[in-house]
Amino acid sequence: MPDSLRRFKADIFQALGHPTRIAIIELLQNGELSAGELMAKLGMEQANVSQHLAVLRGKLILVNRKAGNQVFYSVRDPIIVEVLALMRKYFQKQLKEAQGLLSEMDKTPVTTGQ
Amino acid sequence: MPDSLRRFKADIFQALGHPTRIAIIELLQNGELSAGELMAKLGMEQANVSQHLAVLRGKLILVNRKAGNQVFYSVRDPIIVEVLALMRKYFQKQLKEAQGLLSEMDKTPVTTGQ
DNA sequence: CAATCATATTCGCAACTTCGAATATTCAAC
DNA sequence: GTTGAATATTCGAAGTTGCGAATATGATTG
Repeated sequence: MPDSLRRFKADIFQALGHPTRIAIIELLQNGELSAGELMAKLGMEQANVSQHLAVLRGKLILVNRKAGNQVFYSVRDPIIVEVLALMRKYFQKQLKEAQGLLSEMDKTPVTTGQ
Repeated sequence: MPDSLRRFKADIFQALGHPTRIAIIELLQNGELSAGELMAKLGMEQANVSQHLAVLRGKLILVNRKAGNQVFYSVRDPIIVEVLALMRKYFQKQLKEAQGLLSEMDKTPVTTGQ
C-alpha cells in the first residue's frame, strides 16, 4: 500500500471529519444547492459555511457551478455519499451492540463493590 | 438527520484522518497484531504508535487483548475495513478521471497566451 | 458608475493535534 | 524483590483548525 494512497485517504477523511461538513454533504446528497441555501439550512454564519465549502472544494469532494450571482455546489462523486451511508450502517450496528451489552448486564447484575 | 449522528460520523472520520492511523488499520485488516509488531512494520517511534493506537481505541475502532507482556490489537468491526476499500475505489476513479482529462488536453491543446 | 446582493478571503485568537523525549505502568523471569 | 521487556501516559513545543469580525470580489440593477 503506497504511502501516497494513505495520505490521499487521510486527507479525504480529514475533510469529512467535521459535523458541519457532514451536514453539507448530506444536504447535497440529492442534488445541488447554492451556497446561500446551504447557509440557510445549516443556520450558520456565512463566512463559516463558505470556509467549510472551501475545504470540501479543496479536496475535490464538491464541485461548483457559477450562475450569475450565485454559486451552486454538488457532490462530485456519489461514492462519497456511499461512504456516509456505510457509516450510518456502522453507527446502527455499534448502537445495537451497545444495547445488547446493556441488556446482558440486566440479566447478570454486577456487584458495585459498596 | 440528527446532529448526534453527524458528530459520531465526524469523530470516526477524524480518527481515520491521519496516514499513520490508516496504515495501522490496513495492517490489522487480516487479523490482530501486537503493538510491537505494528511499531516494527510502521518503522515509527514507540510513543507515537502508542498514541495513534490510543486515538483509534478511544473511538472504539480498535479493540485490544492483553496476553502477558504484550497487547494485541484488532479492528472491532469489518465495516471500517469496507470503508477503506470504498475509499480505494474512490481514489482509483478520481485518478482515472484525472488521466482522462489529461489525454483530452493532449487531443485539443490549449494556447498558453504567450 | 453607484448601490446592492451573493460569496469568498483574510485576520487574529483560542482550541486542538502531532511529535519525540522523558517517565510511568505492568508483567515475566530470574 | 530487582531487572528487563512491552506498552502507555505526560509534557511542552510547533503546527493546524475553527470561528466570527471585517474586508474583498464579482455579478446585477438601477
